[in-house]
Amino acid sequence: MIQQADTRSRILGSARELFHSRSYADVGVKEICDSAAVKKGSFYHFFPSKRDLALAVIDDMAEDWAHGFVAEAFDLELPPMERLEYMIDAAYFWQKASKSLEGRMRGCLFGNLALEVSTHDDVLRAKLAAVFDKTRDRFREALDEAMSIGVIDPLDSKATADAMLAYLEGIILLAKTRNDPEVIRVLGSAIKTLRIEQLN
Amino acid sequence: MIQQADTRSRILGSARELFHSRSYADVGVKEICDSAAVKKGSFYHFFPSKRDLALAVIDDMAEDWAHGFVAEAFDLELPPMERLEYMIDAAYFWQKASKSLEGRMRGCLFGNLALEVSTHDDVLRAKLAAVFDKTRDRFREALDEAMSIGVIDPLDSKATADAMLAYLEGIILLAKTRNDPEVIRVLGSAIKTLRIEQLN
DNA sequence: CTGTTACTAGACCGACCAGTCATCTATTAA
DNA sequence: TTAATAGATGACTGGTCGGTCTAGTAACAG
Repeated sequence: MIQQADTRSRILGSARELFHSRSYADVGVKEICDSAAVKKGSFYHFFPSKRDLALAVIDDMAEDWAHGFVAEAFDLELPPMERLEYMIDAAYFWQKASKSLEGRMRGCLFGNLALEVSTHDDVLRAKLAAVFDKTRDRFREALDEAMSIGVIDPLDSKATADAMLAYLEGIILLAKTRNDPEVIRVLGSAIKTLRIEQLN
Repeated sequence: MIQQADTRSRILGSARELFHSRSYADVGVKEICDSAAVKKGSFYHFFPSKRDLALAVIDDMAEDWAHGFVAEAFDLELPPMERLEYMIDAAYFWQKASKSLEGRMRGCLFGNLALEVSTHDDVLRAKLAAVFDKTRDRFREALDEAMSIGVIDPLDSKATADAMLAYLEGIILLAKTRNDPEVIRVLGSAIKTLRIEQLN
């Protein structure tokens, strides 16, 4: 029983990879088990259902994401508006990597899942919405800081941060549809031009 | 045999509704047949496979879309920059309608399908990319016209049109994830602030 | 009246789906 | 030494999947 403790994390890792490179509905429990070298019985020992696995995958990925390149991009040492560029660059390089490894852009796991399951699973939807909210808050912090040091004119930082997040997801969607990560690079720079005025 | 001729279009209609309100993988041929009051045998008389149905659904929807509110929004009678607002408004009202009818925002069928199938069906992906390209061209026409009459400063109209399309898809994605059409209304106006400079 | 074509009908197919269960083994605690 | 617990195993279930097939019907052409 050498691997007992990491069986669960192997399942999580395989599921994350498979969900990300295809879709939730298209990947079966059997395939996840095979890929993780785990038997069905063990799978259901750790996860009560496929849906619960999806919830865990989102948590797991959100954790890595928040402490990975989101933390890097929104490093407080960086000038605030440069953090936006860093975020775009990170998305670009990440998608380019998946394209050169697998031949296809996988897009954003959260965005992919959100469009797939939002209409028929409110719990999953809410979890994904929470991930987006957290990311939006990082954008917002950067905008607030940029405003406070006078780098940008006053604007509605919460709404503008939402707009920037939406734009990021949108360019990843378009890039994935064209299977061309360059779309992210070309369109990415315009993220700084987005602005929503403050209501008075 | 009163309905023979419209059997095919009933199948198309049901499939479009079901794919749009859930997802491609989550809706089975059986369910589509039941919803269209058609037997399996008839289904496979008209469509060689579920995938071919999906191709037809995209064509069908793209046709309606292009001649429906996209044509309306990008009416050449309208001042060019107002066409953008019209497009956002149309998206907002449409999503609001689906939310009040079904309780959930369905989002954009093309965006939904694009994220779901792009990694494992290149033909579907290319078809969806073509729909996006056509829509982008309508944005571009508006921008070119706005530039020519001096309403906006010179910019890269093709790239900016891509950016605007991406932004539209992005705000629909975010709104769907929050199941809140108001997101489209609040963020939508910022579409006009997007700009990508011309390369020289 | 006959043959052909277009369409309908629905039983049927093997494969696969998510999920269950009884059984086994290894580890730890008493 | 024993009992309890955590985890591993894989055969199995009922149901659904996309898709096939044969038989039949209606319309029309000759």
